[in-house]
Amino acid sequence: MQRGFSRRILEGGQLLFKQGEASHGVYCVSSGLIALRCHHEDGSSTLMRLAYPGEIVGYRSFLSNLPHQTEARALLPSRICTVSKQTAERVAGETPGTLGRLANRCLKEIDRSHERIIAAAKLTNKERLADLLCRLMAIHGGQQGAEISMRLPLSRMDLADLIGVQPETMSRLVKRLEEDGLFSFAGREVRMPVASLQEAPELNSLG
Amino acid sequence: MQRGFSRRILEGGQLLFKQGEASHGVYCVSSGLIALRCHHEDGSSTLMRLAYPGEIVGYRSFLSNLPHQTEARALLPSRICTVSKQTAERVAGETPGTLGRLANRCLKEIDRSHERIIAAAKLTNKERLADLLCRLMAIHGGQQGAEISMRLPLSRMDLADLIGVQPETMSRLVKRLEEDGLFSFAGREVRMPVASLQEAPELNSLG
DNA sequence: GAACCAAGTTGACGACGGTCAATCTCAAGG
DNA sequence: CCTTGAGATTGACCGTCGTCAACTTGGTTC
Repeated sequence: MQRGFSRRILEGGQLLFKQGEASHGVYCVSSGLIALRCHHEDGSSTLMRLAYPGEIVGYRSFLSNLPHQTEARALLPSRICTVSKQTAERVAGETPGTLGRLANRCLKEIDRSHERIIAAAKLTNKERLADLLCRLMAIHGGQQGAEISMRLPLSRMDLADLIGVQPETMSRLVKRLEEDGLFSFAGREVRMPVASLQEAPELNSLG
Repeated sequence: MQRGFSRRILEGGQLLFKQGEASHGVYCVSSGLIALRCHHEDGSSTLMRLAYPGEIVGYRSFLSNLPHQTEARALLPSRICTVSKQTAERVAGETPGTLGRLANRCLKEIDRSHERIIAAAKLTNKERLADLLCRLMAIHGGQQGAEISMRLPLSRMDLADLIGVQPETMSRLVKRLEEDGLFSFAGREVRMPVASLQEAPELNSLG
């Protein structure tokens, strides 16, 4: 916290900050994958965002001076660059454009959220899952011949929390996607024929 | 567009700006009610936001220099203060803090969106409708004895677009709320026993 | 008043999702 | 080897929602 910047290594499953904590600064993801999850009073939770390298987390609490609304946890081994609160405030004051770039992150988050609200209203759960898998495939997947495959960075429960369904329903959605021939699953290993990209018309616009 | 500021009167149903248009500046709602609606390729639409007096609309396109993602339409007779693009840019450049205040609007929008995403994931449609009606009642309603009543500023289709269901389902939700004794409906006139505020436990936290 | 149109409602039907309970899998530990 | 426990799956049941179609309502126009 004394020095302005510091690096931190997180293993998969480790916590970056807790929901309800006050802001200690902003965090930049150097490598890995961070999940921002909102816990509810009833014990359930919703996965609000996946933060990839280059993205910034914790800026909402930094800008608004309110407690974190989500917890941040590494899904994969991750390297995080931490900018302490004082340093961040100093840089934002001294360097023009910094605030504007942060505002741009906010706009991105707004667009992301609006897309998700619309998707929740207009698409079926199966379509939303197929969409999500395509996006994950684009990031985590590797192509082998006519197939793309990846190791899912998310458990079934995380997928369920992201789509907004129960784990049982997630199992059924996975089964239905497999029956449709769009994907095939083996635990966290997922394979997708390249043809599937064309099969799901709405997905392209969302990429 | 020449002068920096101008007032504009909109009747209910009139358009403030169209989806896909380039930004011409920012708009401040002086009185009335503005609906921000996103139209989709399939002809359907989603009501993204209701903007009340004191709120600002069109700032996303202004800040990002991208076309409006929504159309803005008056639901009630409204008075709008328009700040042209050049003026807004000049003010933002000259007056420190303006950008920060705009960023605060963005944070509010993010919080609103996140609440809505969580509500969509965790609440039933009936609960979401009851929640929405309570909020509208708090703004548009007047108390008479043990009841609060209002004239809905929204059609059933608008309500459906806001909750994310079909009009037929909205009819059934309304009927079920009436059977539960939480509300009573006569066209756009809605009445609610004050006791209903306590009846719906989750609603309080969302107010 | 008759004709008309949009908004809203109702019914029937099938598909989907939440819930509860039982089972399965797999990896870690004794 | 057996036990344990968490994650994941499956089946059964029921309530809800989307869809299509028919109908009602209310307001506007001629």
